[in-house]
Amino acid sequence: MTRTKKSPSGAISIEDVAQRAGVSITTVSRVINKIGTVKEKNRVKVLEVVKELKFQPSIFAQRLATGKSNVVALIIPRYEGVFYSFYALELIRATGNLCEVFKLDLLLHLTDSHTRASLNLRGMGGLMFSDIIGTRYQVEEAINSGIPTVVINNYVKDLPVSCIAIDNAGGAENAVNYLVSLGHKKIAHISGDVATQAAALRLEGYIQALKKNNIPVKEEYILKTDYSRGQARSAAEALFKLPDTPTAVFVASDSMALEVMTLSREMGKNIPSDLSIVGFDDNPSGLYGPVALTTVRQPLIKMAEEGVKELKRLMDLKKGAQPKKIILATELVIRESCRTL
Amino acid sequence: MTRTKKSPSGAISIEDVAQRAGVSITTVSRVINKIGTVKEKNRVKVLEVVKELKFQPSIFAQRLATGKSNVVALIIPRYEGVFYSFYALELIRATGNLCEVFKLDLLLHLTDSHTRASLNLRGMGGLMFSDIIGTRYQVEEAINSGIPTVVINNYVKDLPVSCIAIDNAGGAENAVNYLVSLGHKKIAHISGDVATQAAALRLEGYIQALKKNNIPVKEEYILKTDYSRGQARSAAEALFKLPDTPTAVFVASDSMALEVMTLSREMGKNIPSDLSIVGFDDNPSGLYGPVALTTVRQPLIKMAEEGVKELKRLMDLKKGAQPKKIILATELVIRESCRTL
DNA sequence: CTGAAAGCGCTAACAA
DNA sequence: TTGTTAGCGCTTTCAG
Repeated sequence: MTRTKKSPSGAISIEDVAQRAGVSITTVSRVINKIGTVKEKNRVKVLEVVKELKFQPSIFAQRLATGKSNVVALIIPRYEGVFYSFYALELIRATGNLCEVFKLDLLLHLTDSHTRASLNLRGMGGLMFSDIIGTRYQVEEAINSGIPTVVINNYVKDLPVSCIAIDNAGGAENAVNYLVSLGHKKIAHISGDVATQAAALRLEGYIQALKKNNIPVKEEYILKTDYSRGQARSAAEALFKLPDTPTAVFVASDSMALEVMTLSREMGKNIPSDLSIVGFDDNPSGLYGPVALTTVRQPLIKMAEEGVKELKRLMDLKKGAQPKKIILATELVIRESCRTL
Repeated sequence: MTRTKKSPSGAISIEDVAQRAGVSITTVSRVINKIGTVKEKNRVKVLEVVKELKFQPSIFAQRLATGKSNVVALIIPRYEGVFYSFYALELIRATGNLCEVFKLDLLLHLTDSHTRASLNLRGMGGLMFSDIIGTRYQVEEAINSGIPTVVINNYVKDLPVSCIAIDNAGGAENAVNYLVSLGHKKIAHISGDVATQAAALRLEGYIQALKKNNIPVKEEYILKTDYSRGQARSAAEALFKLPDTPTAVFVASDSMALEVMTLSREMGKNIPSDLSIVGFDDNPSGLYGPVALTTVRQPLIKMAEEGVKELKRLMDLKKGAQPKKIILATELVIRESCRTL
């Protein structure tokens, strides 16, 4: 038990293993990196010692030596509305799970999207931006740095970067079409923060669907919010005050839709007989409550997972590959909050 | 522009800076580490070059050299109930924010609390366990490894580790006392997953308060759940079926309390005239809805922040310090969901 | 199939 | 105040 060397980390090193196994550190390195050119007997011996000593190679030394890192940074803009709930947690959880599977280290980076600050990219093996509200500059920097980068929840047309987005416009269209198919013509829309691509596209989808169905688009039926429940409530109040009250409303998020339901109930209105509601998200909260919410399911988990997979692909590649641009389909989940007119 | 060396990382190194600034790498190192013993003129020059070359020191090399790491792992058990919502996100956000301030890298580790697997601690500068349901073994390992460790949301009496918890029992007592002060005697409790310390202590606090107020504790008034809305609903249904229906209920989480309110409403009962409800969390969702929820505010953000601060303290210390054990007070937030009997 | 040795980029004595 | 130099623990040629 004579540990002569006083390493700063104090931990077991590859040298300890080599010594104990009676081989060179090179051989140990080969074994832990699964390089086949090691005699079976040695391999077994090394593995034994590794287990015995509970040796875990220093990731820092590995990365210094290889110049590669398997740290994946998930960059989430610290915005009030969108990233304040179901969405963010779902994303983080899914990303975390898959990173675990791929043996990637997940670094969480909450960024103030207002400042045009540079990210410290050094040491990152891959970057995943969850949306790029106000972080476009950082995405550009990332691309230039050559670090594998993926953007999720935003379809980035004009930048050579992989992105995984959701068919927000399509989902919105489906929602509105469904309402139309039920006989509704007076359909309002409570939109999210149109600074986000998702909200903007949902609004666009709503308008498209109306047009395709030859229903005039009325300005007063479109209420813009910041995705918060508070503003959803105000929007719904405004809707109810309209001379020509809508019979249905498509709301850009479930949590806002829930708020609209609550307000309606407070005002003595019945859902769905007095007002049909479709949300967006498929937030489980929509399942509870007196009336289960009809909604557009967006594959958040799938999106995050595809993002990690694409990042992994990029990271494993030698040279930069063609970026992939993926749009994930949504699915209308019909429950109880809409009625046939 | 002759970059002879082909470094694996390809990035600007301290040597490039040194060369360009006409000083040794040591001097550059001193400058970036803010060691005062550098002539002002050189300091300025180096800083200039650093900016010009956009030099960012390799964290891996730094860590290899110093043996120190400023990576903080936040370990969250992947349990169904508790960590599926407001709580987890609030925690992650608060931790993320403070880590950003302290220049710590936040590594997110979702752990399957069922497996008794060892964490890969190598390379971690500090560990923060959010609760230790099923991860006790890993906490012990962490302590033995000598890596600064903090546990939050669990008061760990029997382990030499710093912990920041919340006064769950006290908060519960306050809630029940408040109900008693309003004249209630038939007070039920819908508890969370008593495998978690928080839920167990809230239940304990409930019982204590009853006893202190000379109110008999009735088994049928205590319903245990897994924190899910589904089970909250079942529990409330069971409560309503009781021959001697309670006039008030203290619910272990706001989201469950909200579900109880919803169910009550569905059954045509009015809150608070037919049933008084107190929740626990101060989840903003409780503010919306027809009746604002009276609740016990627990300082989640503060808890996370104190955790990071304590971790930082531990990490900055040379030798292991006395662990700190902190319990944070709760606060009863009286809103509209309780009535005087 | 194996090992010696040269780095990877940085920090920290130790000298100057 | 500065620079020289010896590592930190690992990977990776390049010879054996």
